Amino acid sequence: MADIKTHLRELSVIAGILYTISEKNINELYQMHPKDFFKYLSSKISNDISNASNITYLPDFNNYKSIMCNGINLGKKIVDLGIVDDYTKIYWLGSDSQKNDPVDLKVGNTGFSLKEESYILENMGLYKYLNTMTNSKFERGLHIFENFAEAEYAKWFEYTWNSMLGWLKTNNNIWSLTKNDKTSEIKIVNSEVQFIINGTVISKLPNRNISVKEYIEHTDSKSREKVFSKWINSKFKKDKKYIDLKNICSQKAGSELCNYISRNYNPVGLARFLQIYENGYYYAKTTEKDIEIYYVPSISEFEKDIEIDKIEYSIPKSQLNIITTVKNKITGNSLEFRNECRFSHGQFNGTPEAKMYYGRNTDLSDIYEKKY
DNA sequence: GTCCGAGGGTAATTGCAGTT
DNA sequence: AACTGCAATTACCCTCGGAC
Repeated sequence: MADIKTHLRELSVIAGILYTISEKNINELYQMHPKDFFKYLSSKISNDISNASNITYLPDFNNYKSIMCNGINLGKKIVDLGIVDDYTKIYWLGSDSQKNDPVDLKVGNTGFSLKEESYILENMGLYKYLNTMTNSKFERGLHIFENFAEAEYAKWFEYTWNSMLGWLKTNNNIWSLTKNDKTSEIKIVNSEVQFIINGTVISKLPNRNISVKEYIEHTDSKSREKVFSKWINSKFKKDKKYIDLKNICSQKAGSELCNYISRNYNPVGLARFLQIYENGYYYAKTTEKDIEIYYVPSISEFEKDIEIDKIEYSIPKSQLNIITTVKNKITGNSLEFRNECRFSHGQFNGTPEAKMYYGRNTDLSDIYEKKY
């Protein structure tokens, strides 16, 4: 992610490695001007890191010391564990978000996937999850609600749309929200609903009950994300019936999805699902509390004593989660993974994703080799 | 604990105008 | 009607953390 904090943490890992192997005083790093820190790392890293240059806009590192500290400590730990055999080439790959593996950092031939507080393992599309578990050939764009709960999705949308029209009628036919100097507005002008960004009408819709299909036709991803979704977020997301209809939609989609999986079950992609790729790499997590480092085996090293126990769906409140339980046949331990089927850029905007997380009680040492 | 939005990068697809 | 080259838009992916 192109967030300053993530950049700083990932670069700090590299700085921690470099300072540890050259036995320099790590405290110097915190005192450096961000521009000098960036310049130093640019000279030591073998590929272009200009995507991380936003850290140079910081006046100093005073408010970011704990982030740097987490990264530096991880770098030091990586050196201390002696898992790297060649420090001459270092690559930062954190900005390359669509490559085929999760490696953010490569030191010599050793890859690292770096994490912070997040429990996310992969941000996958639903098509990828289904192909993994059923050997189907779904393609990008598979929409959990449109494909598995069409009628319920339509009702959820129509209630939301009509509620927005009702809300506007009792609020002088206008809604407006300004954040970071950007203004989103909705106006009703006679028979027209206008979606407006910074004073420009970017979508015009009919002032009547419309289907989700008509809604998509009359809008684009920007007006959906910045206008309608923002209205929902600011005015409507706690509406009980809205949540109920979403829950019903999730129930239907979850049940249909699990039916499909059980009819076509063939978990050809289990290793891939567990983030096991052609080459082994290290999964390294650094937080305020501790450091965790696991070796994730390559596909050829991967032991076949891992099996899928069950696939279920779960809807704690209204969001559909697919729960994949995996069992280690040797230890008898179960691991739980959850794919959150949800919109990522605003409600009713784009294709929902199937973001994959591991459970807080899931011990990764049942699938990976714990190094620290 | 759950929901889900913040933000931003790249790949893939679609749209379109002007040819063949 | 099929093609082509480019522009525009969407889809996907990466990740973290705030609100409740």
